[in-house]
Amino acid sequence: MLIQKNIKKDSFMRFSNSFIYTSKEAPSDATLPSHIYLIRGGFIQGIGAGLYNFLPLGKRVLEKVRAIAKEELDSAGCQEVELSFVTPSELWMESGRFEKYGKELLRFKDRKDAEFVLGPTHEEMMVNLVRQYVKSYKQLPLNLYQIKTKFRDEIRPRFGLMRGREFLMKDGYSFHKDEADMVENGFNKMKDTYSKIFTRLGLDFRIVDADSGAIGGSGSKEFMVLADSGEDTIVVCKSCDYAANIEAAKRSPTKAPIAKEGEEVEMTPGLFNTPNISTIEDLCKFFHIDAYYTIKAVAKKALYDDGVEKLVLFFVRGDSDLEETKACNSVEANELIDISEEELIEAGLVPGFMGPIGLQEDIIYKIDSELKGQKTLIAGANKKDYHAIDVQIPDYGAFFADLVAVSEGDCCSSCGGSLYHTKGIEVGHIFQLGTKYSEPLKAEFLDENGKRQPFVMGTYGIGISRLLAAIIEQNHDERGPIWTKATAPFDIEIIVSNIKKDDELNLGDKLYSQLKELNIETLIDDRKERFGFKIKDYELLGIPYCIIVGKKIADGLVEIVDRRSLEKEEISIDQVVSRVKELVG
RNA sequence: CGGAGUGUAGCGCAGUCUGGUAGCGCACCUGGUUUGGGACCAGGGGGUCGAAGGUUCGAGUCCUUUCACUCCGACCA
Repeated sequence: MLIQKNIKKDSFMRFSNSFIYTSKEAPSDATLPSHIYLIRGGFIQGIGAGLYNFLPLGKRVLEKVRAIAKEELDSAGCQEVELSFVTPSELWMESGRFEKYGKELLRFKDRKDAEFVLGPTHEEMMVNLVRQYVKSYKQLPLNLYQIKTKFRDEIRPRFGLMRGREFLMKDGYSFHKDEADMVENGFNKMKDTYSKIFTRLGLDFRIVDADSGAIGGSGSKEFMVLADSGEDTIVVCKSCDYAANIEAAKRSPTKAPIAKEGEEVEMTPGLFNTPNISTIEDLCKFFHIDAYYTIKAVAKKALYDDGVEKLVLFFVRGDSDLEETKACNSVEANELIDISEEELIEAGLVPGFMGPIGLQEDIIYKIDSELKGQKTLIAGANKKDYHAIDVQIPDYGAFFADLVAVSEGDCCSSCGGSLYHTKGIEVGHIFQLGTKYSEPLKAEFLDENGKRQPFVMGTYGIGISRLLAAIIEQNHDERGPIWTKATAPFDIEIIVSNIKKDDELNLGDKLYSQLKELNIETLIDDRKERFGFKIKDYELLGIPYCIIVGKKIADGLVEIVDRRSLEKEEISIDQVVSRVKELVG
């Protein structure tokens, strides 16, 4: 009762007694505009590595994003649930991810010594929930989601809300009787729904082919907000609509450099003495040959469950780069790490002179698919100071895999057009999961023939809190963020230039009440500050529009500022409200 | 995980080398002036100097240990 008494109905929207604190100075570690402005504008407060408090302004934006996601998901037939954040580790052991997920999974014990994890994603919990209630194909399809805090103990949290350890994520899971239904009523439906969500949020985004990562599964697409500061590299085709995360990008194989007339590359098979020639660059100079005709060796240590480590070798064409995620997937490792020269020597390998031919039998290796059946290549001879000439790669065998990183200027595998790189922020990811979790967790139903079948699943995520950062990365200027209409903490702000002038304060208050009547979310800056101070703050809050009630009142005018263009429009007092209605829409 | 660095008032920092009563700017409080692009004057409050131990008459400063945080990298032999 006491608390209620103290809260005026409209108190929150009055700057003078709101919990909004802006700052002229940014935290010294912040480099990204989104990080700087979120802190300076008083949207969030950093509280530890990758941990943030959401203050009233930030919370309002977060709720807007959440509400839009919820509306679209609900209208697509999804149902919201909320699963326990602390999850018993048994479920994670059942799915096999207790080990696989690695150190990002925060584990701890309760007073009875029972082991738990903080949910980094909730496939296990959701499958567990559904398998207890859904027993028949008649109950399918089903699409459940939640919007809930997640915790991932990231190696290196950074960039504010972009890569936090604790963050708000929408995670959804769909259950189907078969693959076709999953693709149509799960995956594709979510693809459309996500597009609607990001469009409503006012974002410029691309849907790209993606790697499936630790979640596992087959087909997957990422929703990328295009921004220079994005952590992901996206490969985009200039000529067609092909777009992919570099971790999954494809290209058509590189072509041999055009030989000069009358010249053809010929090689005499055999070993060639190449003292101290251990890099591709040196090799090309030595033989006067293009890197296209060489094979590059990359050694890594692959980490598997239960601490198993294996040395692995990857071979790609000398003019190409290894894509680590692809390489990791090709050997089904949890992670690849660097390996020292000493370790290579210990394993009987010759750093600088490693090649695919004549390796010891116990070495695990993969060769890039583009090299399949290729001839006239130079590769390390697995012997110090020797290279093998005219190496021929067979066109059969299980040791081929797509390993190369697509570079700018490579050719599109769909249309042959030129590919280029751009940066993106991953804000959504949809997967065709199949039975990856339903099988180990024995989540089954009875089909039309009374036969037990595992659910065919899809899983879908949106980084809700990351979206705040993504919106700003795409929408800001040197003065602060520029929220999109759908995400701004308020529709409009009213600045009363000088509250000591009764006519200004009264008009501000009057407009404020009128806008409230119209359900337009309004913040009135009625603080005892000077005009310059308030307009700077307005720009730092990034609210789409601002009404300045100030000295033009004498001419019967106020001004409306457009945050994006920073243009001021003078308008007579009796027309303001209808004009605002138009603008805010 | 490897490398580098930083912990001093709510925030941003100086002081540490060369030990001797803890400082500056912003923010905050009081009073006054000012009021259309982050005002000014005067006065004021606020710190176990990340933690623990050691050296010393005396430690923010030197030594040891530890914790936390940040940045860069994790790429081809």
